[in-house]
Amino acid sequence: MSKVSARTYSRYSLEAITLLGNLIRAARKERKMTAQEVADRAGISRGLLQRIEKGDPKCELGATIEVATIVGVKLFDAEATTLTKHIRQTEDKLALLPKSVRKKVKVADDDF
Amino acid sequence: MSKVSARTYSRYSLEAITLLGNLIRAARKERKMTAQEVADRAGISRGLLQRIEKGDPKCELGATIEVATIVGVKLFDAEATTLTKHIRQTEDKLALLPKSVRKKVKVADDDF
DNA sequence: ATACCTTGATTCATATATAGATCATATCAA
DNA sequence: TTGATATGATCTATATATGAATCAAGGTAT
Repeated sequence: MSKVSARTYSRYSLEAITLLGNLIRAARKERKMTAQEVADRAGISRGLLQRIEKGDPKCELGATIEVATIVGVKLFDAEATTLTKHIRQTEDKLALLPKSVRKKVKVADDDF
Repeated sequence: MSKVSARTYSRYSLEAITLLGNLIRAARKERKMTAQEVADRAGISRGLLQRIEKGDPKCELGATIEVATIVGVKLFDAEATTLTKHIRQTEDKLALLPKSVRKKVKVADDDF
């Protein structure tokens, strides 16, 4: 009695992750880097790199992004400095939005 | 006696993850969705969503992407169908690349 | 052809992320 | 203001991802 219900992912999510893995593997080979090399640089095991390139959703976000960065695949096509600006912008934007979302109180007839 | 050395991340990676988290939170609020709502839809706990939005690298890649998808933040600005095409393209590209990368055999004088 | 290297796949022990609950604080609607 | 609710933070038990080792198969260079 342990596993109850596995986590599910949308089609888009799975495809996006698969594509990311493929891009990583392609980029690694274009740069003629060994799987072991990249793994070492990223500070992860070769086995984990295999799963990342294979498109396994159950990997650390950080490890995946790190690997992508190492082989030159960027999520956000921007320099680190530009990224910082974007971060500030989104933070400013967040400051303007309401702090907490408030759901409508059910009145009489409801949704659907 | 257990923890030896924590995993490290490049500046770019950390910033990219932070930005992704911010974008997710901003998108969620713009759509006036509760943290609990999004968490339920993604099949994760509210606590995990908090960490994702906070930019914690130690989260499941799948959970993160799923949440991003739900609130409308796309890694790859493309439809699912387009994504499939991209996947095929990268697969074809991979088929052309050498199956395994071969490192130069050390000759006489070496690197550094 | 042959030896070496890279990769893919498995297995197991262990470190660790996650779910769930709880509490405090802040924020919104009335 | 006041009542209700969303959010942030923290803690524990448990499920699970990861590292490491190993084996087999395939690819590459000589």
